[in-house]
Amino acid sequence: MRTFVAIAGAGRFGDAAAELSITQQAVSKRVAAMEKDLGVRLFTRTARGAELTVDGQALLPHARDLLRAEARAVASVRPGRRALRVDVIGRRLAPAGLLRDFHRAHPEVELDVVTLFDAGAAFDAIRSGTVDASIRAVGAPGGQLPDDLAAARAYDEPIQLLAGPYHALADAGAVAPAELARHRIWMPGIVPGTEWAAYYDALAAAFGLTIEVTGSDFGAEPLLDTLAASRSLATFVGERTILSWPDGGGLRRIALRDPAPGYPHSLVWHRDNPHPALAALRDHLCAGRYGHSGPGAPGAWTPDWARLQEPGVKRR
Amino acid sequence: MRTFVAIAGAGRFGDAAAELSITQQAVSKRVAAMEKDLGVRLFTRTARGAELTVDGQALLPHARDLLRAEARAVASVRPGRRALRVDVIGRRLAPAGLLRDFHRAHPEVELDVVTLFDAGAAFDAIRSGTVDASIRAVGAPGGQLPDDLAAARAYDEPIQLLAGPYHALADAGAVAPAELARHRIWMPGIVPGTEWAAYYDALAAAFGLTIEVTGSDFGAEPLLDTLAASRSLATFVGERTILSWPDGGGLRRIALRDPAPGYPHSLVWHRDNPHPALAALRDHLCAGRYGHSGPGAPGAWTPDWARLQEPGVKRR
DNA sequence: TACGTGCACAACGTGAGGTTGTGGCGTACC
DNA sequence: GGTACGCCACAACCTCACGTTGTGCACGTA
Repeated sequence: MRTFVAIAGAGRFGDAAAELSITQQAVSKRVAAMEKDLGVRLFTRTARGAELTVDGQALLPHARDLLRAEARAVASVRPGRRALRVDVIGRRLAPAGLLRDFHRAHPEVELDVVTLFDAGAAFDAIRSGTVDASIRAVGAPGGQLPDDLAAARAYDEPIQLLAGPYHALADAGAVAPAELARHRIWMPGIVPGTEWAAYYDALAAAFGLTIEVTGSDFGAEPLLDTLAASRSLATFVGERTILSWPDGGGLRRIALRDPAPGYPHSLVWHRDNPHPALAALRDHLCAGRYGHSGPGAPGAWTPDWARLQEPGVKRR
Repeated sequence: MRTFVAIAGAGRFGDAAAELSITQQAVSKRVAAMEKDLGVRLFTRTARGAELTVDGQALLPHARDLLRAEARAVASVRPGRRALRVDVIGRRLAPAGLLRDFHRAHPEVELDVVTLFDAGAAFDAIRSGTVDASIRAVGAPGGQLPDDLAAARAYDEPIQLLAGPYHALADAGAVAPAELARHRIWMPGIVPGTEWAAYYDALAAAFGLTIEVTGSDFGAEPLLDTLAASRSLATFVGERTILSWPDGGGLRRIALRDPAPGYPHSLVWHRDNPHPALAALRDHLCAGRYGHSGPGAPGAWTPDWARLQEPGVKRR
C-alpha cells in the first residue's frame, strides 16, 4: 500500500522506487503482485509514467486511510509523545462514559482507554508513566494514594437499585437507603480489598444494610438473569452503567433518595506528567460539569474517606 | 496485526495459531518480532495463556481499525458488491460538493469518488460497470448520451464572475450576462470538444460574449494570481467551486442576473445497474433538493441542449 | 531512424518467516 | 510436595517471497 501511494504521488514507478529506497524493478513487482492479488489493474502504463486507473483512484483514499491507521497504531505504543492513555475500571461503567464525553468535546485529542486490574496496578502504571491517568474512587482504607500522584473528584455517580419486575420495590419511584435494610442486596463478584468493596462496606455500615457477596462472579448476564426472575434479590448499579441486557428484560432502575448515595469517581494523575492533553482532560472532568456534592451536602452521601479529593480540600 | 488481534481475542497463542492456520511457534515468532519492532511488550505470558499489557490494550483498537481499513481498501476494488463509485469532473467543483452532501446525509453508504478524463471515458466506464454514475453536463453536441445510459438533472449551478479588486465590475453587486460583451472573459485550459467548451460556447453565443481560451493551463493558482492583479480580466466560476486561494486575495465573486446562467449538472447512470446505493444517490440528487429551473424559467438560462435531462422531459 | 525514457521479464541470492522438535516454567491436582 | 499438564520460547532447518542486477520492449521525440 505504501508503494501504491508513493507511485500515485510520484506518477512514475522509478521516482517512487527512489522515494522508497528500492529499485524500479522491485516497485514493478510489488505492483504486479498487488494487481494480481486484487484482481484489477491499478495503473495504466504510459510512455511518460504510470497513471491511476479507475480502480486505482477508488483505492487511493482507502490506501491513505490504511497508512494513517498504521501510523496511529504505531504511535499508540511509542514511548514519548504518545496519545493520552487513561485507565478506567470497566468499559461499560461511568468512567468510560466520561471519556466518551471528553472525546466528543475534544475530538482532536488522541485518546487510548485501558483497563487495569486494580488500584495498585493503576497507581504503579501512572507512576511509571505507562498510563497518564486513571478514573476511580480513591482514598479507601488500604488503597492510599502515593504522594507523587494527585487526584481530583470528577463525578459522584448516583447509585441506583436494580430489581426485576416481581421485586417488592419494583414499582417504587424511589427508595431510601435505610429502607433497604429489610431487603436482600446481592452483589456477587465484588473482590475484597478493592475500592468497590470499600465503598459498599461503607454504604452498608452507614445505613445498616447487609450486602451478600457470596457466589462466584459468572459475569453480568447470569446476574441480570437471576435478578429478572427473583422476588427478593436486588443489586446496586451506577446511574451511567451500561447493562448488557438485550431488551431490558423487565429490569428496572430505582433511584435512591434521602440521602442519595454517590460513587466518588476521581481523576488520578502524576503531578509531574507534562502531557498537554492531560490538562484538557482535567479541565473537562473536574470543572463541575458532572455534579459532586460531597458527604456534607444535603440529600447526598459519599463515604468519609472520599472527601479528600473534593474541590477546595487540600491534602496534608 | 491480524495475529495480534487474534491472540487478544483468543487469549492463547495456540488458539490464535489454529484460527490463523499456522503453528503456535509461528505466532510466538510474530509476536516477538512485533514487540521488537515496536519496542514494547504486548502480552504478559501466564501459565493459562497470554494477557494484554497496557501497551497491548492501547494498541488493540488501533489494530482493529487497521484491519477494518484494510478490508475497506480491498472491498473498494472488489468486482461485485463494491462501494458506489461515482465520477466527478473535478474534486473542487460542484459535483464533488454534491457527493459530500450525499455522504453527510447517508453516512452508511460506502462511496468512492473518481475523476475520469472526459465524457466519453465516463460513458464507457459506466457502460462497462467500472463506475456506477457520473455527474456532468450531458446533451452537448458531439457528446450524446448512449441509449443504455440514463440521465437526470441534478443541479443547475449558478455561474458567477470572478474578478480581482481592481476590475471595473469589482464592486458590482450583480451583472447581466449581456453586459459582459464589453469585458474580457478569460478561461485558459478549456479543452475544445468537452462539455465545458460546449457550455461556454453556448453562453457566449447567447449573450454575444467573447471568451478568450488562449494560453496554456498552468493550473488554478497562476490564473487566480493573474486575475487578482488585473484591471480588465475576469473569469467564470461555479457558485460551489472551491478556489484554492489562501486568503481570497481580494478576489470577489459577482453574481449574474437577468438571466442567471446555470451550469447543468446531471447524474448519469446505467439503466441496468442494480446497485442499491445508486437509487439513494439518485433520490438525493434529483429530488429537487438542488434547484434547477430550466431554460424557459424566468430569470434563469441554460443551453438548449441541456433540456433533455430535466424532470418531465422524456427522451425520444 | 536513432535515441531517451520508463516499465516488464529473467536469473539469481538472501533472509524473513514458516515448520518440527524440545525445553522451561507456572499452575493444578492428587 | 511430587507430578502431570498446558502453554510459550528457543533452536535447527527449510523454502519461497522479495529484493537485486541485467536486459528487453514499447512508446514518444528529436
